[in-house]
Amino acid sequence: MTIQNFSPYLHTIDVVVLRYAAGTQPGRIEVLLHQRENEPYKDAWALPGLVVNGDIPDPSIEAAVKRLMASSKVGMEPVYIEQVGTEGNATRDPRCWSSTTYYFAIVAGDTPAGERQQFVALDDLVAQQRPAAPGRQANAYPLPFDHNRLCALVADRLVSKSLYSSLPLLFLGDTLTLTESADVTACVLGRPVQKSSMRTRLLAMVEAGYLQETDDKKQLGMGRPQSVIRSVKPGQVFFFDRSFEK
Amino acid sequence: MTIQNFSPYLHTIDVVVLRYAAGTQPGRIEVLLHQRENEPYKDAWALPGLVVNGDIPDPSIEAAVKRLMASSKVGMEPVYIEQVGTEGNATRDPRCWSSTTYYFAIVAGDTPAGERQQFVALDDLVAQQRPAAPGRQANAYPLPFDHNRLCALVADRLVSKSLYSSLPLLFLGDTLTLTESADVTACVLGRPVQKSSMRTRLLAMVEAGYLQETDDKKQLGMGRPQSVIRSVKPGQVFFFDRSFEK
DNA sequence: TAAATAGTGTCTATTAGACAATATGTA
DNA sequence: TACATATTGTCTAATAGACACTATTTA
Repeated sequence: MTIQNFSPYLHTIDVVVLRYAAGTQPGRIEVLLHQRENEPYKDAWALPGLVVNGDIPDPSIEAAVKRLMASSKVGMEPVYIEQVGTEGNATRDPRCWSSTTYYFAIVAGDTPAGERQQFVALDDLVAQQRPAAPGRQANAYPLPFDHNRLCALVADRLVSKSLYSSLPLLFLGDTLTLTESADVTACVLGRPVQKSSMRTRLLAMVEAGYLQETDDKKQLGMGRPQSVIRSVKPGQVFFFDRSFEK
Repeated sequence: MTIQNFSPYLHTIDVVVLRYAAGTQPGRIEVLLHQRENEPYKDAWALPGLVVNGDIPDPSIEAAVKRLMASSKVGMEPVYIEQVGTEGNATRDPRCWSSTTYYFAIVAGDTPAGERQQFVALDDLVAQQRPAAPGRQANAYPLPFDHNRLCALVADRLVSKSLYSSLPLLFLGDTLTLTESADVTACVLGRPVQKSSMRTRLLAMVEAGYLQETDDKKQLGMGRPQSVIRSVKPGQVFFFDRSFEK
């Protein structure tokens, strides 16, 4: 193969930044959208993304991801980030043949949205592609490019990995309680989770040195206060031998 | 964003085609290598790959993958194929900044190698990066680009997915036996697998309509013949609730 | 019949789910 | 004290691992 005839080709990265909104009833998973500043689709709400090694050089894709996370498009420190896949074809970008390598990221707690940013329910973004969580009415929210599809693929990965790992707990940050753990896991999986099942899992994580019980309590309104558990390895995912059932 | 200054950029795909060599003692997983016909690294043994939408136009990445599998570089019909990830940086290809989206594929039975092709033990290709399976002496086999690393990443995916799915059975093709199933799974996982555990899993797959028991027997030398089980959904992967232990 | 290999049955350990029972707060 | 919520305990079901036992073939 001789040196190529380099035809127009864009390689971009896009990131699906997820947070857990505990305040809504019931809680829900939300996605960070950014209002585009340039063409195409200027001023439309879309996933934050950028061109890899385009106008701005990047030593690697991972470096480009860090650049994106540090930019004003995101500007948040994720506790977790993972590459999900790459989609590429001639039609997804009106400019030219393009590929996107897309990631999902988790930010802890009630990280607020900034300038030209908003959080939207994940269920709404995948409404065309997937059924909503039980008890929720999903309102389709169309995005440019194939960004709805990317959200759906990320949602699939999030659910399947949450069946047999501690991934949902990352939404809670450095401290968590049994009730919060069961709630966020149920929210991610879209089905009830027994607190006794959750407790067994948390105990396994304490045993393995991922979590540590504390004497702190968290009191919300009436009732017995929740015992606070501290994460010893923030951002690290623990894998269980067994799945929650489907 | 205005129309880009398109700098030299290659997007390639590479595929790690795996087969199970039952004949060796013990059995082993092997990777298809192709002797390169063009620069860079002309005549070196490497993973089969091609440039996406380069000299030859491709409607999509998936179409490029089909083109690669149909080309003389591979020329085999896989029973399974899955995208694993994308690696990209300025240094992995001597020509220019490049990214590769890499796949793993499974071919059933003793598919033979063709012109400028050979199969090499997966353990040897990941020897630098990962320990060999127990009972095997791995001999490092260096490949150009970052192809050894890609093999290691595929090996990780293969093992982790094989813990809780029927993936290893795909190496066996349309028909299989309990003994073969336990053997190939043990080979993939690099640890013994009880036939009673395997039987429970095969029964679950019969129950779910993935497998069907037959009256055929398979006799090899001495001893009781093996009962032949037929795959009703070839290429489809069944997921179990529990993992094999590590 | 002896040897070799395949397949089955039994016991233990782990863990998810359901749900009852107990503990600890507030009003 | 009444109530709300959190936490713990008990029982069942499913399934992996270990390994003994039975079945079916060849020589």
